[in-house]
Amino acid sequence: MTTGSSPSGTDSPTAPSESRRARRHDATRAEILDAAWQIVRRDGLTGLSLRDLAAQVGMRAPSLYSYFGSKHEIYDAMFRQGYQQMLLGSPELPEDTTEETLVAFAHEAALRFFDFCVAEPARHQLLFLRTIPGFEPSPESYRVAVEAYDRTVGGLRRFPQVSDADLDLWTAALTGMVSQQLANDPGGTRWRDQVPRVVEMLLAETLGTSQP
Amino acid sequence: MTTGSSPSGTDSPTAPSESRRARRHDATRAEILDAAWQIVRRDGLTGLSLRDLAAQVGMRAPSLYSYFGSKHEIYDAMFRQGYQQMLLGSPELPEDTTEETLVAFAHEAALRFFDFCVAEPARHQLLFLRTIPGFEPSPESYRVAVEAYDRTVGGLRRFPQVSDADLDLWTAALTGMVSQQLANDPGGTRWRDQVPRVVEMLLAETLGTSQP
DNA sequence: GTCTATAGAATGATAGAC
DNA sequence: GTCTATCATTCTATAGAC
Repeated sequence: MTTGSSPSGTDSPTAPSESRRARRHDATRAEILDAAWQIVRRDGLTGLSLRDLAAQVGMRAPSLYSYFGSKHEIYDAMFRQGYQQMLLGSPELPEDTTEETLVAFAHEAALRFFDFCVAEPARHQLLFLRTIPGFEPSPESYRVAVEAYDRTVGGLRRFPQVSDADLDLWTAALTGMVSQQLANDPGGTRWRDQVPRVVEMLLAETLGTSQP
Repeated sequence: MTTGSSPSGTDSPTAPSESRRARRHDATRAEILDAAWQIVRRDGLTGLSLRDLAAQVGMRAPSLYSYFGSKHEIYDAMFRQGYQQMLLGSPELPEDTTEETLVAFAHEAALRFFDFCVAEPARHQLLFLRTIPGFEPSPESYRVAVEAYDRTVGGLRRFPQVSDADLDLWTAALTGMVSQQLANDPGGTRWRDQVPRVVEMLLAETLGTSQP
């Protein structure tokens, strides 16, 4: 349900990039990942066990190894999926780069990022806090993470005044707001309400307080 | 070594608030906690096991139950110890509340807090991120946490302009800097170098950009 | 207080039949 | 591909001898 891909009704027989078997395999993989998200949503990120996961999709635990080589591979697929969702949720970069449109974009991107993080605490933990003992994302998954980051801060890069150090300030301030919201007022808006203010503050700081 | 209390050479026989047995008991407790810090420093917060911990102090695991009722009680004692260390590390509140001294205090307090967090990632995880599945601090420990927080932001409360919402901004920005430093440049100073800048930015935001 | 022994329950992962 | 059976660990916690 959550991330299930809706397959098109007809498949093109002239372009079978995947065999029926392979397609079925991928579908089951997707189903397993959806079930995994459900479980971490309920039991927390570290509460995921292969037995529970298999039961959720009507399997026994060893059968999962036909689809993933290890538990960490499942986490890795979730990691990649999470950043792909972040990519989908980020707003389009504006064509014109007037200060006005860029400022509006910054507000939009910041609030969307905030909501994206807060919507799924387990995903936030997986993507941004390194909380699973042995886990490190694979190079492919890391590539997606970098792509999502670049896209999210892409609007700010359009400002010629904004340096890399400035971007560090942006990410720190916004992720800090997210963490406080999740830790100290989960489900509320105590920090979310201040996001526009933070964006204004950061714009003033990184663009210079007044344009000449 | 790390947090070991250095007992005074002579004990006062007229004020035996603790019997020798009780003192020895407390000393062993402290020794266990020191060993626990060593282990989480090396293996991460969740890497702490009672077997390892007991071995570190030359015991077997069940013997620990003479000193702590459960593993969570050990975490709780570490939690309390961590916030006590934070209290000790926070600078003294200035007597006079001129703007100048308060600004200096804000800089001092922010940088000390940052260094305190970054110095021990496992401690940071225990105190600020809720990462251990079932753990919640006891009321007594939580009291220490609140006390440390109040003391850390106490200097800012001296400014009459600073509201509770402003304090939320301060904590979010500073903890965000810490998290980014730990996650993306551990051992470095990429975010630390910008702490003074963040303090200035927050002062300008929460005090008003210019005083009349 | 400390030990041995062990309960009791999880876990991730593998072997091999079907 | 899926299953049963099981390995091999790890863990917290308890019982009871000394």
